[in-house]
Amino acid sequence: MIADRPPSAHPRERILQTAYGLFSRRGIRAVGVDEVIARSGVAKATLYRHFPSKQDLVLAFLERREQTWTIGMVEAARRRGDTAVEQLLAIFDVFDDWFRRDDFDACSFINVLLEMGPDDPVGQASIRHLENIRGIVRGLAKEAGLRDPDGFARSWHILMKGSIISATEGDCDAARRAQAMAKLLIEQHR
Amino acid sequence: MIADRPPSAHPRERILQTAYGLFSRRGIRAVGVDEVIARSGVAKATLYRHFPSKQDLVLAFLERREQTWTIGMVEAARRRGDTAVEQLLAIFDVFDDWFRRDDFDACSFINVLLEMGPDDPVGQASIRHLENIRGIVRGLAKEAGLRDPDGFARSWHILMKGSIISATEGDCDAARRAQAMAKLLIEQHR
DNA sequence: GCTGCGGGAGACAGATCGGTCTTCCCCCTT
DNA sequence: AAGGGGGAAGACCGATCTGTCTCCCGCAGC
Repeated sequence: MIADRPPSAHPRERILQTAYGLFSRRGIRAVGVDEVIARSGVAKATLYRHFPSKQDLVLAFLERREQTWTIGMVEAARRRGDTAVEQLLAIFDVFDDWFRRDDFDACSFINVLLEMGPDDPVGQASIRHLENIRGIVRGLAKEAGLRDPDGFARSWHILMKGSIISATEGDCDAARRAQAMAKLLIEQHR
Repeated sequence: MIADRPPSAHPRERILQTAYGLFSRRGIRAVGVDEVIARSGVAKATLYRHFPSKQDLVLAFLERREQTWTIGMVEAARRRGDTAVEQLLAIFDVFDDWFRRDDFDACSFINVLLEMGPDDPVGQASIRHLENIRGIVRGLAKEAGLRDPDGFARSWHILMKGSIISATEGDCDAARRAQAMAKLLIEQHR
């Protein structure tokens, strides 16, 4: 209620922002509910009023991650290219900047999927969020008139995910390597 | 001691085999020391005599994973190809079989790295084990006379890791997609 | 002014965590 | 036969986990 209050004043929003920072950097199991409570300055009962269980909080975190990280990345790539092909390749330019940031925190969807497993409800949600990313790539592939847009998107996604893991290992040039292979893949699908 | 006793009779070996099965399937944090003890039929003091801390047990698990999984995969690939290029491409044939197994358990080095983070001692050990895999690829690239073997191995590794994540998501054809891109990469490095 | 409710603070519960310690027993060596 | 060490069983410790509960305050609507 009352839209003139800054969103961060709402306890639910403070909780979600705190959880975002903690979960995206340290994972799910390594962050306890108590820490989220302490750092968001909220009562425990308040957190459990808005999120009935930690799992619900994690699902809300993944939703927000899609709203900010996924959408943000795609919009940044769209701004950097005029054609669909340029926009596709610009994804790895965005990745290149991202991999060099000191607060690089990898891909939460991959992290959560591997941490919780594909059978866990949270892992299944991560799979859906990864599918959404692939859907965006597929849309750009169609826009570019490439053949087999679904297969193209799946191969493209392999490059995205592999480069993220390599960046986590410390290879800051992973985005450029992936982009070079991405160009070959585009040629193959023309 | 006494080499005529089956290795599984040794408590240390039983612990390590049990830990291997649990850690590789469910990760590190999700598996407690108590469960390793219960399923290996060993006393708690015995585990802590052989492995001073859980971290030491995890490091031993990663070592064994390299001895069995990494070496096993490379040897299987070597058997499937006559030339170095064929052996490189055969890696993804081995992956293809692996991705279709019902007990597919992804790559423990990636899992542990993402779960514990690159700063954790266990995460750093995972990075070293991943470097060893890349070293093997680099060796085959040199044997094949490809240019820039190190850059080739890093790009190749992106395909390997990306396809493993895709397989975890459920894409059983990830290995074939990666292999198709791998062929393009080889052409680029001839 | 009164009431109701959202929220803050924190005690509490029950389970589990990694890790230590004691007790007993069995088997090997001398 | 005596001794010693490794191993099994499990109590125990302090910390931490998710989740529930109580108590109190401050504010908004009637």
